[in-house]
Order: sequence, then C-alpha cells, then structure tokens
Amino acid sequence: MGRRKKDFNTSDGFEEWGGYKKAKVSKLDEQFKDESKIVKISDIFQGVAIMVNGITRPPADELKKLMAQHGGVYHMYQLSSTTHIICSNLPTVKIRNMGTKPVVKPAWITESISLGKIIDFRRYLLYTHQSISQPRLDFKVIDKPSTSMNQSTTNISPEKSTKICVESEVKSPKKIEVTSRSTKTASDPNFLEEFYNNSRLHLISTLGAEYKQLVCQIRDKHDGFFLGRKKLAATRGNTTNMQQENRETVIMHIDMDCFFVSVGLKSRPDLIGKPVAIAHARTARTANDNTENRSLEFAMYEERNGNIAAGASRVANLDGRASMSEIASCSYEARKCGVKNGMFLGRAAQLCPDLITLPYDFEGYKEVSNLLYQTIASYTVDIEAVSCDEMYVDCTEILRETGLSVSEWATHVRGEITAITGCPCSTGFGANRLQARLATRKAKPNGQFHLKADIVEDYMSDIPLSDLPGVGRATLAKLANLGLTTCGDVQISSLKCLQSELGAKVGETLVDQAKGIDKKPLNYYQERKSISAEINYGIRFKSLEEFWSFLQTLSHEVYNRLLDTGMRSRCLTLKLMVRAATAPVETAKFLGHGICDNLSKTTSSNQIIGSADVVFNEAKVLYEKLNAPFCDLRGVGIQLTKLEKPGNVDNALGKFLVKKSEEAGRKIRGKVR
DNA sequence: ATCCTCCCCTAC
DNA sequence: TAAGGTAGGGGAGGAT
Repeated sequence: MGRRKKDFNTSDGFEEWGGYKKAKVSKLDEQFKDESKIVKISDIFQGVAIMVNGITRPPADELKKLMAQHGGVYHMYQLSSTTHIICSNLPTVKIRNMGTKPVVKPAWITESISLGKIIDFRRYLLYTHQSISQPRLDFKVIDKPSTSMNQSTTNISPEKSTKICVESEVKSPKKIEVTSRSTKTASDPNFLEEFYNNSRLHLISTLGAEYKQLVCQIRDKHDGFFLGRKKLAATRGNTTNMQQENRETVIMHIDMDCFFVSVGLKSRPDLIGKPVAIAHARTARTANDNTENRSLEFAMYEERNGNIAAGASRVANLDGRASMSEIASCSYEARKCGVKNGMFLGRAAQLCPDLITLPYDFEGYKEVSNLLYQTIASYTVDIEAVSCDEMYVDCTEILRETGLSVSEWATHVRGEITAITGCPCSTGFGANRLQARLATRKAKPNGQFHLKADIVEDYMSDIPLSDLPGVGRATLAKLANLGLTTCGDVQISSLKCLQSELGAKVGETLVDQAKGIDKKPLNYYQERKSISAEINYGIRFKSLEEFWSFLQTLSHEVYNRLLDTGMRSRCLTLKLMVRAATAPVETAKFLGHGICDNLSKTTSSNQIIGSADVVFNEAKVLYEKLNAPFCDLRGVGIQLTKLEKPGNVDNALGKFLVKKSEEAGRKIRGKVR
C-alpha cells in the first residue's frame, strides 16, 4: 500500500512545506526529458503536465510515453505545475486532488492523439469541482438488467472509443458518464487506502500529529532569530517602554473560524454570508428509502442513550431518505439555524432549508494550515500545536520585545493570518491555556478577547460547564443530575461530591477549571504513548478469509506507522465493534457501524513486536479469543502500546531503527546552517 | 500501593 | 448512500 503524506513526515523545514524536494523533482523531469527526446511525434500537449492517479487504461507507463511523444509532461507526483489529474474510475479519485486540478479521463489523451489536436478536456472530466465554472457533468447510474452490470463505459478502450465517442460526446457529453453500481467495503483490497483518502477524521487526526511533530522540529533547530518579531519591533521604535501587562505570562489561543468552510469559501466568495456546510453528500435527500432499517436502529439508539439528550436528538425526525452524511464544518450563518458540526446533513437541511454544501478540499486545508504555522513561527517557537487549525502560543516574549499591548498584538497577528491564509481566525488571551481558550470562545467568530486576571473569577461563574474542555456529553449529563450547569454552580459545590460522581482526577480538575485555574503548562514536546489504526466504516465481511485479508492490511498499516515514529512496541490491542444482538443487520447509515458492542483484548510480552506479520498473527489470536462472528463485525482496530525508543541495539530491528533515526537527525541538522 | 486489562470519555 | 480516526486521560476491578 502506498504511504500517505510522505511529503510531510520527511519535510526538512518550513521552506519546503507542502512541496517536494526540488532536487528530486528536477531529477524526475530530467529523466523524462531524456525519454522524450527519443520519440517525439507531435506538440499537441505543449503546456500540459499530467499526474496519473490510480489504475488507468491505458496504464500510467503508457500515458507517460504518450505525453513524451506529444510534447506534454508527466509528473510522478502532483506538483503545483501539474495541470491535469488523469484517472479512470471515480472511486480511485483522491479527494485531495480535487481542490484545484481537473480530474480527467485518460481517453482525453488517447482521443486527442487520434484527432491530432488537443480536445477540450472539459468533455472528459471525471468529476467537477464546484468552484470551477465549467459545464457540470453529472454521473448517471444506469440501472439496467444484470447483463450490463459490470460494463462501465468510463473505461472505454482507446481504439474503440476514438471513432465511436468523439463526435457524439461533443454534442452530448453525458452519454459516457456512466458507472456501474459498486459498493465498496473492507472486503475490497483497496478499501483501506480509499477510505483514509476520504476520511475527515483520519485527516484531522494525522494532520494534528504532523503539526505537533513539525513544531518540535522547528523548535529543536531554531537559531533564535524571529523575522516577524524583529520587523514588528522595528515598526514600534523604542521598545524599552514596557507596559505593565507585558511582564506577566500571556498565553494566546488561536483557532481558525469554521476552518473547512473558510477554506472552501476562498474559491466560492459568492457564498460568503450564506449558510454553508462541508459534507460528502451533495444533497440532503438520498435516492433510496431506508425507513425500515432506520426506525428500528433509531429506537434502539434512543433507548441506549436516553439519558443523554444530545445523543437522542441526533437522529430525531430523520426519515428514511434523509442523508446521513456528516457535516464536518458549517458556517456561522448555518449555526444560527441550529446546524452543528457532526450533524447529519438530512437533519441540518430540516433546520436550514437554504443550506449549501461544499465538497472537501483536503489539499486546501493543508495549504492553509502550513501558512498558519509558518506565520506564527516567524514570531516564536513557543507553540503547542493542538490541531491543523488550532494552537496555543506563549506570547510573553513577543509582547516584551515588541512592546505591543495584547490587543495590538492580537490585531496585528490576526490581520496577518487572514491576509496570508485568506481565512478568518479568532484569538483568545489569558494567564493560562484554559483562560485563553475560553477567551477565544468569546471572541468567535473573527474576533479577539483578553480575559484579564482581575475579572477571571467573575467571568467564570457564568460560563456553562459545557464550555470547559474535557466536559463532554457524558460528564455534562452527570453534572446535570447533580443540578449543576455553570461553573458558578461547581464553585459552590463540594469537591468530595464531585469526585464520587466523576472520579478523583476529573472531579479535582473540574473544580480548578470552574475557578479558571489550569495547572497544565504548554506542552512543547509530547512523547507518543500509543499508535493505532482503526476502521469502523464499511466493515461487512462475507467470509473469514475476507476478514483475515483485511486484518493483514490493517496490520501492515499500523506497523508502518510504528516504523515511521521510530518507536518499538511490546503490547497489542485488538478492538472490535460487533453488531449488538438486537440491532438490525442493515444499518441506518450506509455501510455504517450501527449499534454495536465494543470489545477489546490485549496481549503483551517482553518481546518487541518485530514485523507486520507478528502484528497480524497476534491480532488473529486475539480475535479468536474474542469470539465474535466475522459476519457481525462492524469495526476493527489495532493499537500498539508500551512504546519505547530503540535504545537497546540488540537485534536487527533495533539497529535498523537507530540508523533510521540518525539519518532523520542528519537531515534536520543538515538543513539548519 | 501499584500494575494490568478492559473499558469509557473527550477533543480535534 | 458514504467515507463513524486517533491519541490521551482516566476509572473499575482484579492480580501482584
């Protein structure tokens, strides 16, 4: 399986974020030029640079040759100069390519060559991005008798299609836009990669980890010179004029406003000010009616979560055709109607009939995140990355050196972030991370707020407990049972009582939080404690072999992630989601996990887990102990724990890992100079 | 007391 | 149709 986001993990520094090593690229280009000298036939693809995505007909090698023969360029990776993505099948299109480059079927190339001139690629679009004002080509699923089930005219072979399609396509491009119906489950060998390429949660998770790692690297190699800070100080002239507030520790919390939506609106400024949501589904109504399966599952869901109001309302009023695609992000206009992140699109559309959906743009999110982190890193490396769109920054030094007041600094840095990223953000300031975070909540959207020490106590008493980080729906329900809804309520209740209800630690933390106290300092270095990979979507095995095969893929995935971190592990946990005994076999949500029991089993030993095969075999053993029929599996995960740095070089793996981390270290140091 | 396993909860 | 991941904190209860 191809590794993902390698550009990030191996990045040597800011200057190359989001790009590829120039040396590598030019080598590829050169290789290509050599080949093109030999076989030049025409120049029809002058100015065209393609990147092939997935399996195509003709295959990538052939397309590479054709491009060479006809004046075009072939890119192994997608570069900024890539003009077209070539792809045969809709399922293999990677969403991350969709932001900017047209995804075109290979017939565009073969047929252009046949005609001896370049055809307008828009007739061969596999998929259109909303932001591009091109004629929209809709996929039509043709429900035909079974004879045509596997015939997909998307994959027209070049020799056949040339004569048949070119003319008719020009007049009626929709005719070739046909795919056969295919439901992709984890039984498909490509499922894992495809799923990850489309999973927002996977993206959020992996990006978060990558920014944490990157901030560490930047901090390690930094020489102490901050261009942004120096420039800012210079505009202020004499900086010895310190203000009172500049002597205390000031923590800043930065959070982009409805991040995914803001990135999406960059290419759709016409939608600014309208209710917008990011989701996979385009429409809030589905073609198929699933009323029967839904009514039972929703009833069970309410039964199970009856005491948690927020959970039950999640599926309230959803009929059999309401889309259960989840909203990843929604604009403030949509929130005014009650739309929330994570809500099903069908439900959101009930609340907000004018809701407009935009597709994901994973590549765009990365670009904006890179710019955000670069911007802040030009002022300080006292950064704790929280996620791709959120971080804590210790501003104490910046304020001292520049002589700015908190509000001046906030205005400046927010202006710069907005100018550079094209996206609005909010900042909150306080004496600790909790105060900074609560200040951001007040600041949003597109604002700034400083929660000053002298008002903290008063300020906190009105804050609803749901605003506290760490207090989710379960804790909230427990607190509500105690009659507590605000921080003020907690301030006057007994620690003992809270601890007996919530546990010793959580109770203690809550009492602190209610007073605005946060004892946790910013965390600049975080040691990994676990590595896991899990899939709880699309899990439908028809045979044990299918499950073994998937488990093996998952084992490789998680082991590769372990190698990436350079750590070793001695403990493995298999996590299963198993259809609850009374839950319907068909879930309310298409290929969702439905209502499940969660099971896990752990094995640990003094032996290092030394290969993906070991992972697989251990997981297999654990599965057999868990006694869950493969047909009832709805989710599978593998987690590795008891991680350690490979200090002991007593085996081949240890030597390999030490060598690997030394190489990584050299790369980083080599860049500093 | 402290650790281990099997959970649950939370956040992005 | 839809893409419900992943890491950390921590509690309950049993083993050491």
